[in-house]
Amino acid sequence: MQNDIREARKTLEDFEIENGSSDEIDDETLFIVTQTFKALGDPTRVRILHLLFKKECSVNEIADTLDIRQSTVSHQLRFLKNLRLVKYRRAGTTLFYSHDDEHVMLILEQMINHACHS
Amino acid sequence: MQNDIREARKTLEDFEIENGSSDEIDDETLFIVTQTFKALGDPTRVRILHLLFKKECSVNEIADTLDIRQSTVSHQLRFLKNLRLVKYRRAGTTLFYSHDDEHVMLILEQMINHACHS
DNA sequence: ACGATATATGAACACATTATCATATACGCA
DNA sequence: TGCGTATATGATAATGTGTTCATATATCGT
Repeated sequence: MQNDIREARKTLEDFEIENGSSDEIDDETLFIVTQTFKALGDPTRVRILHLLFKKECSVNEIADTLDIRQSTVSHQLRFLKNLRLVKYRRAGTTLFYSHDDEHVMLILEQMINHACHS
Repeated sequence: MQNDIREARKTLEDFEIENGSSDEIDDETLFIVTQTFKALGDPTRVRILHLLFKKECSVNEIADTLDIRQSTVSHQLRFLKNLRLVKYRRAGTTLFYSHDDEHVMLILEQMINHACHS
């Protein structure tokens, strides 16, 4: 436990060194950061991403599994796609979605872990 | 680069193993996760947290440094305090705020790094 | 107790977000 | 070409969010 905290702090300092002690965040970076976190700030999108973390899914599969309307799923997938957090491949009339940003998925799973172990 | 991705995937799999392949996220965890990400999904709050990452600050110091009204800063600090993302110590009439969740700060700095290196 | 300064709070407004319904589009197949 | 299924889109209504102004509270020094 104590070790975890010290480990985290060490990594934070590493970032500072890497960045050359970044002062204020530039506007473009700030925009991307907040947009991405906004994407993760909604239960529906988190559930979809968490599902896609485990396996590629069609739109209807997502809707059925999570008990969300197809239209809602589609809207949220477009949102996630614009941020390049998901991608899809076509198979006939069916679209199979999967995640497209390993780093963000790692962050999501980290947060889920952090939240349920506390 | 390629190595980074493989490293991330490995860590994701580790989470799966740790969790015993968690299927759906339970409601309470989902709530905490989305609330926390929501906190990080606003430019003002991100700027405040990023500042507090570097040093403890009084409310006015934050307001002056980031050019935000005192009232706005105070409101956002309350928001962050409710989520236990920040804490404060009193020194007379001045309140010095600092961050209070190493793990979330790590995630924030990770995302900033990810965003500006892309 | 009073004035000065630091911070917090509440109400109000503008704006963003989300889910839903109805409908459109796209593809495969007979 | 026309039908059935899968997905996308647009408009709308309900709700949530962020900032601001005005004002309240709190602490210190005199």
